[in-house]
Amino acid sequence: MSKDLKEMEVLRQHLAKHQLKLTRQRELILTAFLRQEHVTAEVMYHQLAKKDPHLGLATIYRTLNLFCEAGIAQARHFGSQAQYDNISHKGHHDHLICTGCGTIVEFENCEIERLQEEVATKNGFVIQTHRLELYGLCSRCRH
Amino acid sequence: MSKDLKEMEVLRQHLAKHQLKLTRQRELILTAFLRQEHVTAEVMYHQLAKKDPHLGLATIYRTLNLFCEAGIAQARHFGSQAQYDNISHKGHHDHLICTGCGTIVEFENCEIERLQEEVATKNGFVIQTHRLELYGLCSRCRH
DNA sequence: TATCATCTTGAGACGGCTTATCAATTTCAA
DNA sequence: TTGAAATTGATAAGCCGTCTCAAGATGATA
Repeated sequence: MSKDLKEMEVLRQHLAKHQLKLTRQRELILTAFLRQEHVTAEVMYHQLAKKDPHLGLATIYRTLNLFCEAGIAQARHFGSQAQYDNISHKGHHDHLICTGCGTIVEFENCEIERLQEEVATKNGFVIQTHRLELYGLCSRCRH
Repeated sequence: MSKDLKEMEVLRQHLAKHQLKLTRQRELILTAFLRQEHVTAEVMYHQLAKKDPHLGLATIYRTLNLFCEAGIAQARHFGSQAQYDNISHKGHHDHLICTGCGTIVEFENCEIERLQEEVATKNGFVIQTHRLELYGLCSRCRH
């Protein structure tokens, strides 16, 4: 559980900095969030209904957005619902998305990231974050 | 206007292939669409209201989606509304987006594209399309 | 070029996702 | 422990985009 503590600390500092409070719900949602790669608010809502049947969907949305502001999560729009990705836990990662079955494969590529920096610098930008999604067919869906 | 003819031809072929029809509205929207880098359906709606006050918003959405299917446009979700980018006119391009002022700078980088292919192949994918967005602050917004 | 099956349009209703509202509750600094 | 301030839950509201359907446009065919 030492890994979780790191995120909790990041959250704690963000809350302190903005005069926000650490609540039971926020802890609960963070813990569950860190256990997965990417989730939608609705999925978390159902997952957590077992632990706390009164936890509201609005709270999940609010909290996931809070995580984004704290740099723990990143929102992504694939399909109709927003997906929230864990970016702090295992570092930033990009996605390969199968347009056939919806499978999502994560990857990291330092070389690409380096080139991105290069492009940004050339245009006078300082990158804060990025998003790279490759859409295509996985080997199974091609047959 | 010879440039526009190329897109019109692409559209014409797509329509023929799918037993769809070339309408006044589709021509109007295509012409306007090709004049800009990226637009939202709503923006086009207001732009075109001058030329055709009865053109409906639903038609704009339908037509822009049609362009996506024809390979002329690509939809992107930045903020709450979908942006439609012109990909056929000047080839695929990626985006540098300033989180301060919203400025969007286009770029192309073959080396990055090549590495993307490499990643996809390694994972058994065949890429159909991709999306790369770099978020950060432009030089003006940093001061 | 007249015909007509088929596709498209426009207007508004509808639906899904997300945020806003607000009274009741919880947090936490003093 | 107290109380100002933030948060929550329930639900209403909002927004974006799609669907519906009658009226109109298109284009293959004769």
